[in-house]
Amino acid sequence: MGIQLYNTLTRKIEPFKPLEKGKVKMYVCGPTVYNYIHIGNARPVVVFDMVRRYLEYRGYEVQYVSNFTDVDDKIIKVAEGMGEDVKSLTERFIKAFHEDTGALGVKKADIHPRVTETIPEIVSFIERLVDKGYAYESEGDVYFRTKKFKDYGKLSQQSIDDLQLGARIEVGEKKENPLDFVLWKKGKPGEISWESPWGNGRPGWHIECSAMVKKYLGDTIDIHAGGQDLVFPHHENEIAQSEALTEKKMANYWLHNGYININNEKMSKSLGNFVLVHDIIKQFDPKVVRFFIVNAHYRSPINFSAEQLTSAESGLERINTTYTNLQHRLKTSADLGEDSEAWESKIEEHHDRFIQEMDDDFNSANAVAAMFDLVKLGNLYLMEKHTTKDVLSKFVGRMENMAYVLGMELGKQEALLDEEVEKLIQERIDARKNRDFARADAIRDELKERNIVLEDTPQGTRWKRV
RNA sequence: GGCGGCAUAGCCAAGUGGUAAGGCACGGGUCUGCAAAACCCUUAUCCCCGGUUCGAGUCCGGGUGCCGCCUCCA
Repeated sequence: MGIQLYNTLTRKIEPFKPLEKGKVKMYVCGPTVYNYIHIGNARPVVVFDMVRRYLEYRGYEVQYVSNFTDVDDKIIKVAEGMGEDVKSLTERFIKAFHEDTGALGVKKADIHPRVTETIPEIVSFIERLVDKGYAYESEGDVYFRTKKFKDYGKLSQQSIDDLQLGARIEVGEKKENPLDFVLWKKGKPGEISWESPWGNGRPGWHIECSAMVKKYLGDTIDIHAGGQDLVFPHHENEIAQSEALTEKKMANYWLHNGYININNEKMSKSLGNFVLVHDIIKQFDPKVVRFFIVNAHYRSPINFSAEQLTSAESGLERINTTYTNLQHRLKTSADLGEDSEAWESKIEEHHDRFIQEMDDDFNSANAVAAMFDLVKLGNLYLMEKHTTKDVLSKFVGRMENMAYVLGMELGKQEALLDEEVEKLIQERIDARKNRDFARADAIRDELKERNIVLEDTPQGTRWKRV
């Protein structure tokens, strides 16, 4: 049936049809870099990384662009407070972003454009909007004339009149209309700024994405994604700017992920109830955090708590245990099983279901369920007296496929043990042969203290780190 | 005030109108020298009230509760 996805623009599930066969142009709004990212910021990064991986797994060539906002009010303020210049602050947190998201198994985008490296395109974008009458200069600022853009509100499904009622009017308003938003902001003395036809200043927030999308991906792209809180005003404004200029549809599909909540409230920088990825991965394996995120449907809100992560940790361990057991069996046992075809076709059924679930608006919650079903099947197979290399490899391969799409590496534990530990394990094997269980148990306890857990299987003793 | 979302077992979480996936936790059992892991069994009148239908968690109407956007926010 192919991939179906929920499009915020139409509020419907639609079949995915790329602009160009076999290719996908995708843009994800990235962070403003003045702090470490919190787990709520991490969600879209993880979730759309998964979307990208899945599209690639399904054979699409994906061009994936995600920006860094590396100049804005908050950055300037924070930099000032720290006595650091803007450039060095943003460099620091861009590096931290890559470290944190890398730990979460996120692949880098093909291009990570920055505002400060896109100024000429932004200025010319604004100039052309002014030329077309969609923007006006006012005391050194430039604003977008929302009233002139007839589709304003189409993404957030709001009428321009209702929006106006809700809009707050600031004192000393330089705008023609409260809904107008700033494209270019007049610089204050001493602040970072660039020259422009309207004097020194810097870009407003929304214009950067419009300019970057156009620069790197073109007038119309396939997928534009971000957090739900960006629907209005950010994405609405992007559409206004871009479509006013190009008179073409900016993106065919708009995808928005749900929030991560704490105590049922949105996690956000302004509420101050956030947990930094930087900190949480000191307590939990980053793969656990990834699994936790991927375990829910991307549009559902998820509540964050240590209990939930602990639960995810146990679930992931179940998957890993089966995976390592299958590999252990593959290495240590003979190639003697029967009914290979029957097992292999069952494995394929689970893989098919995985694909079907991911096709259905990236329903990773159900895809994970399919993976757990495969795990169960694997455990049943491991109970067979005789197994074949073919079936075992098939299990391992399919588990790896699924894990790749979800962005989790399986069973990646250091293969090496130091000599002393190796010796102890061997000594215990001998002790058990001699039925010296007291000694065997003592060794097992000792290794446990060193976080190495032993499991005796019919194919021999297996160890793992915990 | 406008727009939108959600309410499913102890916890988390899926669910195309046909009598409720999956995970975690709990209890019982099997296997094991003992464990661990695994396997088997047990655990839900799907917020309330109406309606449509042969049949509704799933559609419609009305409640109740919670949340989000409308201001920087993923």
